[in-house]
Amino acid sequence: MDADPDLFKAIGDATRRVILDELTEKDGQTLFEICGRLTMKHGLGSSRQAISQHLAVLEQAGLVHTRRQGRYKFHHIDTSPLRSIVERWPIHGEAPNP
Amino acid sequence: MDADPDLFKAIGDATRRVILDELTEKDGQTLFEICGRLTMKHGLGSSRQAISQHLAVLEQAGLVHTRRQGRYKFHHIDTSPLRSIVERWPIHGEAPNP
DNA sequence: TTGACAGGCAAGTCCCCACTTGCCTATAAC
DNA sequence: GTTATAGGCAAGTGGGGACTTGCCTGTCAA
Repeated sequence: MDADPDLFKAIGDATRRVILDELTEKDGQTLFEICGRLTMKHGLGSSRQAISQHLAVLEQAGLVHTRRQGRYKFHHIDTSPLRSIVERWPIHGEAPNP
Repeated sequence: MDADPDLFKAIGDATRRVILDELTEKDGQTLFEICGRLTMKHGLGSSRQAISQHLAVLEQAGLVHTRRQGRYKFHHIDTSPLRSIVERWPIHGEAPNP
């Protein structure tokens, strides 16, 4: 029906959006690091497995890329898939040039 | 938790995205007009009530504005709420200037 | 005024998805 | 080797949302 449903599904969840906020503020965090931050700063008592599943959805949507290193797995944000949204439905009066 | 969950909920559904596509192609359609187009061009056999509920969600998200005229109700798309998405998670290397 | 047309409202059903629970694998420190 | 740490896998559960069904309101033409 349409191009990438995974993208919209990914940003459709509030917890995943907060995860993207976290990775925007500090890129390349591990799973436990993200868990800790969500609990501390945002007060959401999500379990580790919940966050792990969220990250899997974000990765499938191409919004997060992972990099393994030893027993750590670092998560990097990639916002480029979001471009397809504003390309699909052009925003009237876009991009105030700097 | 975050600003406007209604926006993400609105674009989270595939049928609603097709409705936005329809209104992008031809703005100011009525409910029955949209129903007909979705059935013809996209082959989705959604009922009138279903589309009506979808339009309500889109309107609540600010993506669609309505204008009554007699017994008709015209639906107009407004993509400006989408701007908050790319502002929240800036896209690296944005806006290729024309 | 009667009928057709455009749309609204509300209750009910069904299914997807977020989250949990429990256990397992692998890397690193001791 | 043993223990702790970082993460993965799979089945089960519960709630929200998409969709239906049925009926009602308002507008226009005959």
